[in-house]
Amino acid sequence: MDHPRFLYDLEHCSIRRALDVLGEKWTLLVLREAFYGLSRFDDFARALACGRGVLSARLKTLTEAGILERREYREPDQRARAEYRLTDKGRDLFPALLALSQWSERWTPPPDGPVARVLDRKSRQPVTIVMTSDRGVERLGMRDIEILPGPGARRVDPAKRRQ
Amino acid sequence: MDHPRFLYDLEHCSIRRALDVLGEKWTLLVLREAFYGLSRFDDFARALACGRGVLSARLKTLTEAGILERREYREPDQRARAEYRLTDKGRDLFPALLALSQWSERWTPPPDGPVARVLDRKSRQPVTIVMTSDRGVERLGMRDIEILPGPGARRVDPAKRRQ
DNA sequence: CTATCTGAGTTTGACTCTGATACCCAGCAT
DNA sequence: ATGCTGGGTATCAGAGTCAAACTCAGATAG
Repeated sequence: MDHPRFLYDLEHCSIRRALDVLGEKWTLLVLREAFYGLSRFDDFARALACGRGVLSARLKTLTEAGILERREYREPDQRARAEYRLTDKGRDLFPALLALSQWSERWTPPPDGPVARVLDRKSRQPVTIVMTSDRGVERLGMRDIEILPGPGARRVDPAKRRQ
Repeated sequence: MDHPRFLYDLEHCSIRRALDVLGEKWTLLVLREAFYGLSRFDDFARALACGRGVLSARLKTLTEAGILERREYREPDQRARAEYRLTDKGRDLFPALLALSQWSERWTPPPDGPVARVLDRKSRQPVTIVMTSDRGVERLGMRDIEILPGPGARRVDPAKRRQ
């Protein structure tokens, strides 16, 4: 670790390329909401309070990057509307978000406990992110887990607040 | 996953709190360089080409957040200078960065292969990030691994380019 | 003794991005 | 016909970013 005498080429760095898409303000928070189950413009806008212009731009970037997919849906007796769903590429980002979240909770624990819990659907055990070289370990995907409100979760006033 | 009828309180969300510190442009790239072994202001400035003002601000934020630690060092016949070293809290961020990096490489593989490889020091096997509920799996820390240049790494011209 | 170099920043001014407000449009419901 | 709702754009002040210039202290050269 001491005094490396070579540098890596940052143009080809995978972290830099990931941040081209994910590095803007609000982007990861939009994804967090998507993982919590939101898909509609107004739901995102209410949950994030981030300005509809920014939200619109972020949804566009994420859609163009293939992380979200724009789809039409139609509720009974309603016209068609748009929703944004995670693609496989988007769902595959969950471990990165969970790693960030668990780091945050390890070092600055929220006073009322975690806002969300992540459980293995089968074993009902909590899910964690680990760094390992063991090729035999069970690897869970989004479909194997369940996200539930934790002790620190609070119902948010669902009253409309359009900006 | 469909149509959740409650929202979580975003003020207490651990991801939002993590992004307060890590969400600014260049911050995660500064950390990437720190994990590659850099510690000095000018080395960061050369590696990142991000403007010395921004670098200065980011190092300050990361230091205040307890992710980097500012220390004096002195080379023979030189005056004391400053360096920035990862703390335990900073080193513990590595899995999150690796998760992001591996996601990026899975979905947009760099043409020449990965820029860096991460190996288990003992087993010499590649290290990956997994999501699991298995409590018995071996968990590696920063001290158990080694970061090496991968096939896509390129030596960067170490010529001075101060902005 | 003066000049120059280097690491580690700070200051400055142009440019870009963000956030809040306002506005638009289509289709129900009244 | 009026308003409400979902899904957006347009606009503009202020905050953040970028590049270049400037500072400062200690070492070194002439």
